[in-house]
Amino acid sequence: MSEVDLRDLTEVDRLIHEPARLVITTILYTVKEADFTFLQRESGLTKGNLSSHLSKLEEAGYITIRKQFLEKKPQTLCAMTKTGRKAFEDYRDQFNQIMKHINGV
Amino acid sequence: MSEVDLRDLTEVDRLIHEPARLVITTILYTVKEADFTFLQRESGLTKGNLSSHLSKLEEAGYITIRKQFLEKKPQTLCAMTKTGRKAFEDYRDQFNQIMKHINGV
DNA sequence: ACCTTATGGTTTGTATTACAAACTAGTTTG
DNA sequence: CAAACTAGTTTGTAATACAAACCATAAGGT
Repeated sequence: MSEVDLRDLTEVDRLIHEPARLVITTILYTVKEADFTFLQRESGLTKGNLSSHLSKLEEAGYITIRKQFLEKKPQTLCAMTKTGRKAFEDYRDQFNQIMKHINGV
Repeated sequence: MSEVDLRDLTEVDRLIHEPARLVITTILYTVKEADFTFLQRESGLTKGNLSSHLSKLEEAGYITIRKQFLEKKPQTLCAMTKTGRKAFEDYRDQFNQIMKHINGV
């Protein structure tokens, strides 16, 4: 078993595969909730890119975005959904197989 | 050492990161030379996509494309260059680190 | 009071892309 | 000689990833 079919790679979840979002989802997978500025510091992305990547993850149902004011300043809080965690785990598992294949060359 | 900075992920070589090309380069890394139809069978890509991905890899200097006639039929032979092998190895090494990070969550 | 700067973002513009579908060129088969 | 097969390339298009411009509010400086 575990016959890794390289062709499966072309069906990898591109929403997570995209490097910027892989950074974001990896961070969000490990913390219950993270705010925009924290994510920006950790990811190194510009505000604009971070904003649009977060929107895409939200549209896909992978994260939830909650907005509030903290000490008179706007705050955007992001958290992974169950769907998002599952997608991340699937991607991780699939890519582990791929890397096993690649390393086993 | 080996402090994996997740942010480095955003600088990953997208020419190889793209799933279709990761399939192609993984195949080409293991064989000295492969023809178009073999690559198509192995990758599961359509001719059109395979053709354009190969062109991109060639433009990047990652592979060489050689054309000849075999039994009156055109044959396109692809082989990885030294540059391509290096790029593939760099990608592999970098992504192994990333996956270690992701798995170590 | 009013500029300037800082904070925390979103929207817009653009060049690149990845894919499918259409096309090309030559060959074999009926 | 027409239809179908082989081996690809080119074209059209919708989606993308990024940067740059923009917006709103708050806080300081003078």
